[in-house]
Formats: sequence, C-alpha cells, structure tokens
Amino acid sequence: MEREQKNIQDKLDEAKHQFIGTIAQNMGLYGVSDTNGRLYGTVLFAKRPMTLDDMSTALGMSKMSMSTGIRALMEADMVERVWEKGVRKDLYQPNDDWYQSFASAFVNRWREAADNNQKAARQAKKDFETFLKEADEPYLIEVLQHDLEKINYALGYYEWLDEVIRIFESGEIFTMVPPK
Amino acid sequence: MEREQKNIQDKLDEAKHQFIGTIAQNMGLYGVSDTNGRLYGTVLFAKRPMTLDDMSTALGMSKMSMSTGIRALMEADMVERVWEKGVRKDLYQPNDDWYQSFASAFVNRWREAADNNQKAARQAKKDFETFLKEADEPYLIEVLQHDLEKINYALGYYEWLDEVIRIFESGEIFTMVPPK
DNA sequence: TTATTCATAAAGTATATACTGTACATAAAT
DNA sequence: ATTTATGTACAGTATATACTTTATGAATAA
Repeated sequence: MEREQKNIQDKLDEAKHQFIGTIAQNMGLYGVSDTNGRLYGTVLFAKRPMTLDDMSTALGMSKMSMSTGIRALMEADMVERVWEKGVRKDLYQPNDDWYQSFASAFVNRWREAADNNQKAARQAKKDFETFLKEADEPYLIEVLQHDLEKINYALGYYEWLDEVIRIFESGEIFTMVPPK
Repeated sequence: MEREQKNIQDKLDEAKHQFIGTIAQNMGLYGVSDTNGRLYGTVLFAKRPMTLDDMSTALGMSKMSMSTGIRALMEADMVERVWEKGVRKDLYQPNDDWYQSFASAFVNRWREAADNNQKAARQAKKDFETFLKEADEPYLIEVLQHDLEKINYALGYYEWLDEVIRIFESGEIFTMVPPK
C-alpha cells in the first residue's frame, strides 16, 4: 500500500509536469519566457509559498536564474512576495488572477506602441501638409497626396485601436465577456 | 525653384523614414521583426508595387533578406504578390487592411495557445480525478484537492479566453468597436 | 537548345540572449 | 562585534537569431 501511494505521487508529479510544460510553452504570449513559465507553474502548484532555494532544487537550475526569473514574474504581477513569521528567506506565492493578468499583458504590450504610433502619425501628417503647401511640382504633389492618404488611414486605425485597448484597460471587457 | 523642390523631396523622405521607423519598432507586436517592419513601411509608401531588387536598394540590405522578409510579411497577410504584364520579377504591394491584420495577429497568436492549454488542463483534470479515487493517504488527498482547484480555475479561465478570442475571430469586434 | 535572369537554399559570421559560477553587500543571528 | 545566511551584481560561456555571401535550381528569353 505504501508502495502504491508512492506510485500515485510519482504519477501526479508527472501529470503536473506535463501540464506546466504546456502552459509554460505558451506563456511567451504574456511576455514571459519558457523557463520563467515553468517557474510560475512550479510556484502555482506549490502547497506553500516557496523560497528561491526551493525553486532552485525543484527546477534544477541556479539560484541566480530563480532570482531574475521571479523578478520578471513579479513585474508581470504573476507572483507576489509574502512574509511569514520566523522565516528569513523571501517567500513567493502565485498571484493567480489570470483574467487580470491577461488584460494587463494585453494592455501593457499595446498601449505604449499605439500611443507612439499615433504620435508619429500626427507628426507625419503635419509635416506632409506643410510640404504640400510648399510644393509645386506635379509629381511631388501627387506623391504627397498619396502619402497623406496612407497617414489618414493610419490615424483612423490608431483611434480604433485605442478604443479596443481602452476596453481591456478599463475592465469593460469583463462586463462584455463575464469571467466564469 | 528646382533646388527648393529637391529640398522638399529630401525632407519628405526624412519624414517618412521617421514614421516608418516608429511603426517598425512597434511591429514586434504583430510578430514582425524590426527590419521586416521597415520593409513593410517601405512597401506601404511606395507608389508602385516593388520588386525584391527595389527593396534591396531602398533599404541597403541583401536581396536574400528581402526574400525571407517578404515571405514573413506574406504569411502575416501584410503584403501580397501581384502580377503585371511584361514584368518578370515578382511584385509586391501592401495589403493594408490594418483592422483585419490586427485581428489576425491577435487570433493567430492566442488561438493555438488557448486550445493547447485547454486540452492540457482537461487531461490534467482527468488524471487528477483518477488519482484521487486511488489515493487514501490523507496528505496526498489534500494535495490532490488543492491541485484540482487550480485546474478548475484554469479551465474556467480558458473558457473565458476562448470567448474573447472568438470575438476577434468572428469579426464581432468590428460591430462592438466600429472601424473609423 | 543555350544562355540569362531571377528567387531561394546552404553555409558562414556577427550579434543578442539565457544561464551558470563566483564574488560581494546587506541584514539577521550569535 | 563577529559570524552566518541570503539575494543580487558581474563576468564568462553556450545557444539562438539575423544577416550576408556564394551557390543552385527553375523559368523565361534568345
């Protein structure tokens, strides 16, 4: 019987390992590397908050990697540091609001890019319009009009994108598609 | 006057270069590398469809890079090959439905990941439940229940994510947030 | 058929990224 | 005050990625 329980334990570890491997593989979408994904999975299934040394032995990797990895996960708000009486080492546990993590990952990635692009497009539009006033060679004028069309299209798109991002940013997405 | 027009042309090129640089920088979000982003920008503003040689001289990079770059952009549906009578070389022009590109980029990235994760979670749940039936050591049972909670949470999340992706996939997003 | 032009494959090189081991600074424990 | 434990900076190494040059195969033109 002892033997059999041991087998279950092994099989459980194997099943968890499998699952963690899969989600880690896809965690690049959240801006988290493969290895840090496995790190997150390990912390996620731990029954208790883990220390860097725990993680190091669990994954068979250097403590330094755990240190930098956990920092990345903290910045992505995927783990949090907790304090426990009498424990000197830093302890980490999963911050497992995946819905919020998704929204944050999405917004963080797109917000800055969208803003930069919009700003650049506005500047380009201003420039092009100035050039158009100065130009009098037909070919150049034609080119400028063509370019302005492109820019105006881009500006419309950025407005739209801005609105889409805002839906995730404000949490409005959670009323449109309610969490389960 | 000729001199002045030349100046405008230069300034225009500079302004375009600036804009292209900015959008290229952020195009990583679409799964497109920096350089391929500039390549797209170049094709976008070209007055006529471009050949690989055109691009090569425009960007000062090897033709081979243009070849692989343009293939990546084709796969991302950002450029298309066009045919012109009497022209032997392949010609490419921008496929500039940015709204659709955004939706595709989003869906392509998340759909497969979400499906994989969901599948893995279902499998894990099945495994865990089997183990739970077999187990009779209290500690092990406790661990299994803890793990099952995590998995059930994950499954709920994947359902939600699936629905979010579906909104972009089906184009429903365009009625929720109409293009400008 | 032969010659030429074009796109791409293969191999090589340079640059960036991820990980490790060692060493150090900080803070708790004695 | 001294020692010990803990997290992180730094430097070095290995692996992956991006780009170029050279070579090859396919298709058109002569």
